[in-house]
Amino acid sequence: MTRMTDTHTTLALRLLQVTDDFRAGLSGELSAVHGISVNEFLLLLHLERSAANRLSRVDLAKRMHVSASTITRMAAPMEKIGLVDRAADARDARLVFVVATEAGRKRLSEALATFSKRAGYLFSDRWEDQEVDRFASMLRRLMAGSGDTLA
Amino acid sequence: MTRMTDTHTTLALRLLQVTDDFRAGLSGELSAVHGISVNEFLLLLHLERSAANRLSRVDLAKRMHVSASTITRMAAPMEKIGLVDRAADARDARLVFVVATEAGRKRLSEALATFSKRAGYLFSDRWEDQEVDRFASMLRRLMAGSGDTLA
DNA sequence: GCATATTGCTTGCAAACGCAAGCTATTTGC
DNA sequence: GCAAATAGCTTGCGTTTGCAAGCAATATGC
Repeated sequence: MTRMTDTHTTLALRLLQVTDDFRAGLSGELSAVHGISVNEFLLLLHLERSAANRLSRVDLAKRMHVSASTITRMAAPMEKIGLVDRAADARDARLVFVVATEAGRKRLSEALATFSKRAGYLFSDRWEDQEVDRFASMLRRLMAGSGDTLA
Repeated sequence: MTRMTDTHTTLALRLLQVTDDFRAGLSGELSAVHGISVNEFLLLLHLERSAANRLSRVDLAKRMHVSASTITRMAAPMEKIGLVDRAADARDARLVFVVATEAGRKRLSEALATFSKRAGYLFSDRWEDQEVDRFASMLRRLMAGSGDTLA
């Protein structure tokens, strides 16, 4: 019992550490090469992978673990530089959808290439393909109750 | 090639998602129950697991992936409430070490129990012990070049 | 040894974020 | 149908953070 508790604790700490490392490196390259932050990248990715290629602000907020006001304030500059647009709902006048523009989808695609490159650096040198597959399915189990996810 | 690239990308996205979920939940309980943030918790943990139970500010900054100014500004309120103290180096007058007080170590120990509990929630219901062990060793490989780590 | 470079730390400023309050639009209870 | 509750969004305010500049102490080059 104590042993597994410690193992779980170690595992969670390593998870935080590895993810923070990856995120820090990604952040630098995304902003330097593509001019967007990690959160802006993830926002575009959420849009791309949503059912109708558009999401309301509260929906985005829940998926991204940020407050609704953060989405409002993230979307504003992204609208200004033409990465996203806003759209109203025909039935519910409260909803304000965030929609990716053509430029936004292009930017996402470029940024995704950077993301994939870094993911490759992280895993391909150190894990066998078989391990990667196994790990991916294990992680999917962890996300079981997580609602709408990116992957 | 393309297949594994996609797999790596998916894996990295899941890693971000799972870790963000965990961190969000942890953040709420740490601040509500123990009155500290995740970063304050990690700062105390870094101190506890360092060689001499003390670390300079730039050293802490590197380990925590934050700027040096953030450490300065995190340490100030923690000193005020008596969780950490500052100590000078005998040989190098530039160094200002951060040291955990007795109260700081106690607080860490309590917060670590919360952390472990949540780590248990995350893993124990969904993974076999054998999988947990295997995953831990895989993650350790990912941290190979990461310098000083927590686990 | 002395000028120069580097290192550790702090501070001013601006960007990003959460919370609470407020506004409008929709839903619910009766 | 109508009052009350709820949901979606935005804005004000305080907190946290990074970057760049600045200051003091140490290391380096000659």
